Amino acid sequence: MATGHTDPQRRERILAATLDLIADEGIARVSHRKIAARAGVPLGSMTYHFSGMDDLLREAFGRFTDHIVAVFDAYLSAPADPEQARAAVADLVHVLSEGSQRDLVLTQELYTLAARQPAYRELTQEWMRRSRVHLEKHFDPDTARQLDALIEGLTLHRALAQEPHGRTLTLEAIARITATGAPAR
Amino acid sequence: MATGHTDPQRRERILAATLDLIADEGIARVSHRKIAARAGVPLGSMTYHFSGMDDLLREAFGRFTDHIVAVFDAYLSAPADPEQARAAVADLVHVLSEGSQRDLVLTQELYTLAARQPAYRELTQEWMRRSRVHLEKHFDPDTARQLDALIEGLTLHRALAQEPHGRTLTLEAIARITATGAPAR
DNA sequence: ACCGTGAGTGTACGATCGTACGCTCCAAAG
DNA sequence: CTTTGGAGCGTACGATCGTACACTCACGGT
Repeated sequence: MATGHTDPQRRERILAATLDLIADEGIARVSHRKIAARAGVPLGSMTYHFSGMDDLLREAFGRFTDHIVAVFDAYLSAPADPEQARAAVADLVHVLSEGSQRDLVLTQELYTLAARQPAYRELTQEWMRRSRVHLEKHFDPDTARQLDALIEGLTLHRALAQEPHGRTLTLEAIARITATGAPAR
Repeated sequence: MATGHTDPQRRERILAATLDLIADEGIARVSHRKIAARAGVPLGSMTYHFSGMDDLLREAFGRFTDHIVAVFDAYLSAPADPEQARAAVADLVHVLSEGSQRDLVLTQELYTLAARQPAYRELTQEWMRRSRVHLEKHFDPDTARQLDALIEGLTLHRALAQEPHGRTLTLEAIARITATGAPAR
């Protein structure tokens, strides 16, 4: 018994392939077979490692939020004062809205799931909570909340707009929202 | 020939059933058969009225944007001055984020499609354009753009948040974004 | 050297899907 | 009344799907 025979990389490869496939084709077109082909694993591995499609999707989006939260952390933990924080937020908005189509698409797929199923809503709530913690290092809680929503809206509108707005407008919006919100320092 | 035999209500019922089904189960689970059952039409009507699934979805979301743009119009065309406009925007955010789950879910499904396919992006762009036209009646173009993004973010975060923020915070955010943007009056 | 065990796989089954297409049948033309 | 064309429908086909499950086989214990 206990043959050290297992391969933990299999699981990870399957999860990565799942996210890649969703980014390329959308949740509507995912299937165990396509994921297996992409990950280079036999079909039987799907039901062996995951109890079903729902289980697989939940875990895959868990990995995705880990990744996207890490991006937020990377941008929002560095700044040392409110002014640097504003610049970092602007960077974040522009990276998210014009960087890889992958993250943008996956974010929308996640929001769509979250709008309907509480299990996924918890993932987005954790994400929102984490980003607000960072923002509250430089702004009061109410301002942080408003700024968090603004980031969301600016990112989405920039990503979908025919002529995306420039960095100047992003910075102006951030400055306005945070104008009266960082008095204590 | 030219038997006035056609029934235009069939098409509409199919489109309405399509949106209902998407709101209930998500695009991933729609099928011609389920839509037909919901609309009370035979399966054959699906391929008769629409050239395929893609065609059907595109037209259905066209109807949806017509509806949601009408909601925007209803709220944003009434106000007579910037102060009333701010209140109307706050109303809009709260109606969209706590009203029918249906509109929220369909909006997210549409954004997900728009993030990947240009055909759907045109729908969201038209919607964004229309709402900005209304906002520009009371605020300068840059402010209108920022406010439009803020509406998006506030609505989504309020809809997904564990403890949605109150109207006071909504109004404060709107006031901040529009504070310096409505000088001409 | 032999077995037991459990990780990992190949395959097959029943369900469901999108779509094509031949058919019905009503209304207008003659 | 007979003809006829097109609107609309029922059905069947091939593809694809999720999942269950019997199986293989390398390894650790004896």
